[in-house]
Amino acid sequence: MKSPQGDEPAFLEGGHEHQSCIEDALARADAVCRERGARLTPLRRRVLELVWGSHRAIKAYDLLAALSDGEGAAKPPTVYRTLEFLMAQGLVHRIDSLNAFVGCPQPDRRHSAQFLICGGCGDVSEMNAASIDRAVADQVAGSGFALSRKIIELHGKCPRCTTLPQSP
Amino acid sequence: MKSPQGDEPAFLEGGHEHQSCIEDALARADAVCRERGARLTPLRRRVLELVWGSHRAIKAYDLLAALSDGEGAAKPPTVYRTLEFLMAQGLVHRIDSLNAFVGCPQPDRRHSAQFLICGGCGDVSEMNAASIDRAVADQVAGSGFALSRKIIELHGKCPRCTTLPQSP
DNA sequence: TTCGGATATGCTATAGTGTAACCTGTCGCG
DNA sequence: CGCGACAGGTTACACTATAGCATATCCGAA
Repeated sequence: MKSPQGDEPAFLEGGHEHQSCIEDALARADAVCRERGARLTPLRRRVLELVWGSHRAIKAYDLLAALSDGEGAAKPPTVYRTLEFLMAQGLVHRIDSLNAFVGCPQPDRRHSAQFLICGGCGDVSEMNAASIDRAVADQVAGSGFALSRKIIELHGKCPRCTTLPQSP
Repeated sequence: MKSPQGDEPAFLEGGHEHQSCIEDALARADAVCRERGARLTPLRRRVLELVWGSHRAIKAYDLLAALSDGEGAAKPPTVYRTLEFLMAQGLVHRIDSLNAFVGCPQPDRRHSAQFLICGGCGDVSEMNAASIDRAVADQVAGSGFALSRKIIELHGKCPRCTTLPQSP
């Protein structure tokens, strides 16, 4: 199991064969969309592929630039609309604290995720920790607040970047 | 105790005397800055007052507009620099999912907050739930990730807005 | 098969958010 | 008084996002 699937943070080995992450993600996306009758068009598939180009969160305008290679320049609404679709299908998540987007490793499963964001390498790792969900739900329950969306973004250094410190 | 001080969500009564929230916040800011040798200049004090104008998060450009009443128009860097200072002193927090800023009710105390953001009235309430902190720390600890900043923003409806539903 | 609606993409223009770089003024201290 | 540090002003620009309308494509129903 190479791609992050479990409830654990799932950090990646340094030299993992990333091509298979991309392929797996696209295969899951195909399956999910087929099942739901959603149309994973070539553009949407291409954008998803670009998002999965790394485990870092990618910015909308970087996607825009990547789509505009060669001649025809893509325009912002194209990218934002495509991302909107991908988010609606749970194929990508938005990282609000970065204004950027990251692929979801388990689009088939309902979940509210927590993100570990490394300030060193930029990698974003998705957790689905029931214990955190529970703590939040318990805490909020008493106040009568009706929760609809949980944003949990945890910044720090991943194990690899902690071991290899960069600049003093 | 009118202003939210405890670890509980601390929702506000409908008709609370908000002027005292503002005055209390400014008094706390004075005290905190005096103690630290930080300079709470008239501009900074004014911006903090505007942030505390409501319990909603306020946008940088709304502050800008509020500062520019009359004639002399303030410029973006003025506002952003001032907010930077206020955040460094823990007097305001940034709500990343809103690109907006909210006053901190307890700037004197080290804490990592969780925010309850009501989609109805827009009010933002700060919690400091040790149980959530603990759940996050426990979950992250096992992975070797070194945490530096926790962003927890919980969207939903506050009790008042749940009781009085708006548009169907 | 053809029509018609829904969906997807393209385009222009503009709104909204944030920062770099440089300059001036002010405060407090030696 | 003069210096250094800090606060605030100004211009210009970079980055992020959406409104609103036009065109194209898909797909099911008549």
